[in-house]
Amino acid sequence: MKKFRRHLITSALPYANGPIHIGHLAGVYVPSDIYTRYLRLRGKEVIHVCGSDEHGVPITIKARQEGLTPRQVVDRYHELNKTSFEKFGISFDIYSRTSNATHYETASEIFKKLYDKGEFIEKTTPQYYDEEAQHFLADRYIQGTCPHCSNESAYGDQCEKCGTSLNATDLINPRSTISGSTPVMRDTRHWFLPLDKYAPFLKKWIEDKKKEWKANVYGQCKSWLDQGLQPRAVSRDLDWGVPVPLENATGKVLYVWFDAPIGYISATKELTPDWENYWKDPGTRMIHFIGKDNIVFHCIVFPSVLHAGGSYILPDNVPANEFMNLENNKISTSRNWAVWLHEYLEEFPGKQDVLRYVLCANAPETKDSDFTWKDFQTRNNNELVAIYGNFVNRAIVLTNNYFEGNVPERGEMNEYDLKVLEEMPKIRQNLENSLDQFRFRDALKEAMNLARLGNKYLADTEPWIIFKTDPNRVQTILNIALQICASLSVITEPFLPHSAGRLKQFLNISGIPWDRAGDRELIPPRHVIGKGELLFAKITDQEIDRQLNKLIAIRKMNEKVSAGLLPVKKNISYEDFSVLDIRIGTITKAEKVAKAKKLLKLTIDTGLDSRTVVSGIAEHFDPLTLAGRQVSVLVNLEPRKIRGIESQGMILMAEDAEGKLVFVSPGEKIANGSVVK
RNA sequence: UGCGGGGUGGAGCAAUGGUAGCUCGUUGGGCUCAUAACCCAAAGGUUACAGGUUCGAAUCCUGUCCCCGCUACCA
Repeated sequence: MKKFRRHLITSALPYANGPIHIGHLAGVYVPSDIYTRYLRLRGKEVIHVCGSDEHGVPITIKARQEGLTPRQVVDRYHELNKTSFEKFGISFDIYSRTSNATHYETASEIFKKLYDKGEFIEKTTPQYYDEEAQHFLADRYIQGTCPHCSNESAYGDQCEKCGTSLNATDLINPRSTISGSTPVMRDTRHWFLPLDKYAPFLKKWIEDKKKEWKANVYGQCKSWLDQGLQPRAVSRDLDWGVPVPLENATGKVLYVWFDAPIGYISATKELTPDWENYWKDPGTRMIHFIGKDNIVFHCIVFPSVLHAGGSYILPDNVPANEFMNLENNKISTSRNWAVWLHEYLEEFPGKQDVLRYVLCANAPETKDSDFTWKDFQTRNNNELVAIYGNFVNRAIVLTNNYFEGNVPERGEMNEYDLKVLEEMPKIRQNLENSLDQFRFRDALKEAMNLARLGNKYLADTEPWIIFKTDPNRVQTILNIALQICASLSVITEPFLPHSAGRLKQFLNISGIPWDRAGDRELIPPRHVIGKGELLFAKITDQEIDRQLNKLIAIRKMNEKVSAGLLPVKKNISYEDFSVLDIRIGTITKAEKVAKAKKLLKLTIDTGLDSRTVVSGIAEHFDPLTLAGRQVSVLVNLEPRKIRGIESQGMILMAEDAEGKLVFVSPGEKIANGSVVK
């Protein structure tokens, strides 16, 4: 590998509209922190930068919903997240924010530079404008009727009921969520970054990185490049963000994806006057730690900006992780389905390392992983307590019992002693190899292997038996056991910094550099160690049940909220209703539509005729069980072709909060063709 | 549907052409210094499925199924 003079580690800027949860930690901050601490211990010149990402439409929406200003919203989460990271032991060199002056300057400068170089394409396009509020409307600020499912409160970018992504212009009866008025189309001017122009350069660069990068990252990039890149707008009509630094650009700000990664540069600037060395010297190795949702921005878009800027280095690696689920369900900020870091810190005081351990051991490195409280408990009790904590405790207690805490002299060693001592540097090597490839799970396992080695050594040599007959031999054994403890305190530090620190206190040692881990002379004879305490405590079933109950309560609440959320639609007359011709019919045949996950082709005897209806219910019903069922059919719906099959009507279904579907059927058998009214 | 990632003993993962391995759990044994912790041993896998290439396939090729992300469809 190329020799680098210094390292620049970046962690994805968390979006300041919510607290940090275990998914963020497992995917980004735990690995980046382990990696940074590892480099520091190895004596490398390294900085780790992060900060709050504070711009963008979702924050303005959240502010509006809560009756706050965007500034108040981001202040709240910036403080909360900054403090939580600190308490958790994520050792950023700086945790900045994109709403501060340095960032405004940096982002404006970079925009200006690209503008002056003529990199941008300027385009004027029509967009919705709210005349009452005198404001252009981002897609999120427009509500209207979804053209697909008739949901009346679909947003301009997506209908949350049917999941379809939309353009604001697709909505029927659009209205502004700011003033409620009907928006009009008006021309607006924006700047676009011509990604297509950089594609050849990106292709070459990524092919070059192919061997070192993770498969998921390379695959994503390749797929984007193969599909062909489009110019992307770098500005928005909004009053929250970095103003576009040009004449005649009032009311325009930098689009958040352009502005956010520049936050890495601003944070570095704020941290050190030496920032240009970190961003412009090819001797710097830059690593972006991110989640898989961010791959395109860090591997395509931001490198394009840096490349267009001319003098910047590009990331050497982007070890993106997959996602972590919680108890088999997707983590969701809006549904409160998460383990929040600030709550964990309060409910499990002093147990930062336990969470760090579990999140690293089960990190979503190659595929999505699942966090369960049961697994959390098992890993704590059977691995941290039973293997790591227990070994350390055994060595310290034995030394105190037999030698009053004095590190005994090592006498003549037998073959087994030597074998164990030789094993130690190997473990360190394995660990280094794994970390160098961003394989954190393997690296952690390797660290634990050292504790396993220690336990086995004690079990095999049985000092508690030998002491009665051969105390000199016990001196050698405990000396070796203590050397293992000392090495453990070094190699576990990147992963479990709090516990490693305590262990060093117990052993009364400090300042051992990484490269000496595995050394057999870390603790000199006659050195006095402390009494020690337990490094880890067992976690009881009650503590786990408490967390599980909390989640159950949240799930119940979500069900109620989503069930209660659907507002009653506006009143209609009987005439409005009577235009619908709903009849009872019987399904005579049902089959899956080829190549469609959700579609069933149904043949229905409506009493009047036999007709075909295509219905999106394949995931809820086995077609074999449907023949003979009576259902309600809207028979005067305009026929429409779905996947080449003409659908002549619509089956009425009832849907609960979880999306479960059941037929609206007559309570008892009635003739086909009967009218529903 | 398209693109990407993934499918390996009960759970989580490793092994990219050469006897399928690790951690946890399970069962049996040992030990008692240690938080009933630790150590040893055993059981447990036709590597999603079906074909093919090869002396040899978890690994390469073809097809199918399933899971995740983005995407499409969901009257």
